[in-house]
Amino acid sequence: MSDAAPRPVKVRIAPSPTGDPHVGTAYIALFNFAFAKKSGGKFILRIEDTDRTRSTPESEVAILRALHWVGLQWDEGPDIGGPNGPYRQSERAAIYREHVEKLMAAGAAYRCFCTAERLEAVRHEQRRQGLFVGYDGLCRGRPVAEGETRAAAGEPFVIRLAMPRTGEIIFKDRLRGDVKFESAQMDDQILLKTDGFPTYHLANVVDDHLMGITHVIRAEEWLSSTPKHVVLYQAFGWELPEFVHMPLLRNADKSKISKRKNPVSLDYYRDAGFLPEALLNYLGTMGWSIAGDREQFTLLEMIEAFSFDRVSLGGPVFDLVKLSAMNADYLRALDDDEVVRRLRAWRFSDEHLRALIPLVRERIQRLDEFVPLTEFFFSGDVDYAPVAKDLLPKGRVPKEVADGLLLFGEALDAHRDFSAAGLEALAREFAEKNGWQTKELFMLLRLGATARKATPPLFETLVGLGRELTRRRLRLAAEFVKKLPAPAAQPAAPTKPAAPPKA
RNA sequence: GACCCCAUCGUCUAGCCCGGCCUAGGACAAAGCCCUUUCAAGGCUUGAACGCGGGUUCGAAUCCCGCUGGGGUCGCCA
Repeated sequence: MSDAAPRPVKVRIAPSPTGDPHVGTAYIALFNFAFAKKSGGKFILRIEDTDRTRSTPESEVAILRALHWVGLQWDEGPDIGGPNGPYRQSERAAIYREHVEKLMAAGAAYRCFCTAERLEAVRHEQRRQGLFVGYDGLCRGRPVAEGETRAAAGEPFVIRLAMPRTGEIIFKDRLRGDVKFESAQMDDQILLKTDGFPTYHLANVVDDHLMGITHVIRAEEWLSSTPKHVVLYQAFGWELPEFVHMPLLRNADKSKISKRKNPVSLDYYRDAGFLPEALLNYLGTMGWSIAGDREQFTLLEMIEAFSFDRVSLGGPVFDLVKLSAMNADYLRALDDDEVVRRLRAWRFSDEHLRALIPLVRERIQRLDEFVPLTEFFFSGDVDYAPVAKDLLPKGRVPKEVADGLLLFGEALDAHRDFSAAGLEALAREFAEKNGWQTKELFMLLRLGATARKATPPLFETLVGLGRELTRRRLRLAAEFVKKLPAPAAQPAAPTKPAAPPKA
């Protein structure tokens, strides 16, 4: 690697279209982008949709839209093409199969016929004994011919990577130096699934090589599977890229950022009125600094100053409060006309207003009633204090209401059909399953989502709010309810002086 | 549990690589004061950190080791 002419820098962001566009994706994209631009290289977008059961075209669209919104434009990608396409892994199946053939021919991979049940049992036993947990290698010893016969007979199988059984695998991480793993501690990773699609490990390595990726800049959660990737590169005889594992964004409790504890969808940030340049700046301060006493900088400034030497490895806690403060600074710096433009783009577009009209047209007598009737469509978080009493239906204690709100939020998240009819069906089913009167639950949802007792029809309202805002508000409402005093079980004893619970 | 990574104010971080300039700097948050018809904004002030123990050294936040703590991974998900 010392004398070869350095390859032109090329990096990628490789999201999986299995859900909402994630802040973590924007975070990693930002560092890839900054590094690429700083180095005069290319930044590409590749869609990793090899999970056929969870990938959706809608999610892919949402990810592209969100990445456009934050303003990180890629040089090659599924929508704009490029010299190394296709940029969607589902369209590259033949490439992966061909590469797996090579590995098999070289004895670097083998067929495995083990059932999910057996694997489960093996893992269970290994865990019980406190051993290293991974494939026990049963099929690795089978003669190749046997595998061929069984495969030909139609028996389902996967293909696994034959990891070296002794020695250690050492690779260099740009931020950590040498990282060392015992080969014996590494699993024989599945490369090709029963359905013929590759797993991340195979597809990712093959594509990174074929697409000329020079630096793999990704989240730290990948660090422990990197040795498998290294073995793959070596098995193919390919030059290793440089690995850069960025620290993980964290919840307040330091765990990996998650949607149960934080708004995690980029759509939330857009809908809640964050400016993309502020978000980017904030993400740029997560594990990176431009200088000792400076934290406000534009994308261009970040690119100019960019270096991995300025990355700090402690996992940064993602703090909405600080993001908001930074957003405020950006907002104040805009001139009036620009603020108007931002507002238009945000919620005051014809399109958005138009969507609200059917909800209010029968309910307003004069134009001036539009704003009071729809105000909660134009705010991010809402204040529950005025409806505190109503949030605790008769006979309910704070905990069950909070849990109900939270649980419904999760059900909402798992629910694909975000239409009024779909949501109503979901809510009715939820009420039945969880011991709520529909009437009672519907009011709770209304209050949680809007902090109002009277609104346009509930489910149309939720649709208008969108999944992210709805979820966020239900969670906020749950937190609010949790802090409410429990109602006295019995009518208060007459001796008890009236305690004024002033907040 | 096994393996890997990490460790400066509550939070984001500067300083650490190349030990002395650090009685550890900035920002968010908090508290107080000022300004002010209100609310913001703004100004000023305060409290707040080198996890612990051993080394190395004249000298350690900075280098080394151990401990502790936190995190990640251990899926036919990525």
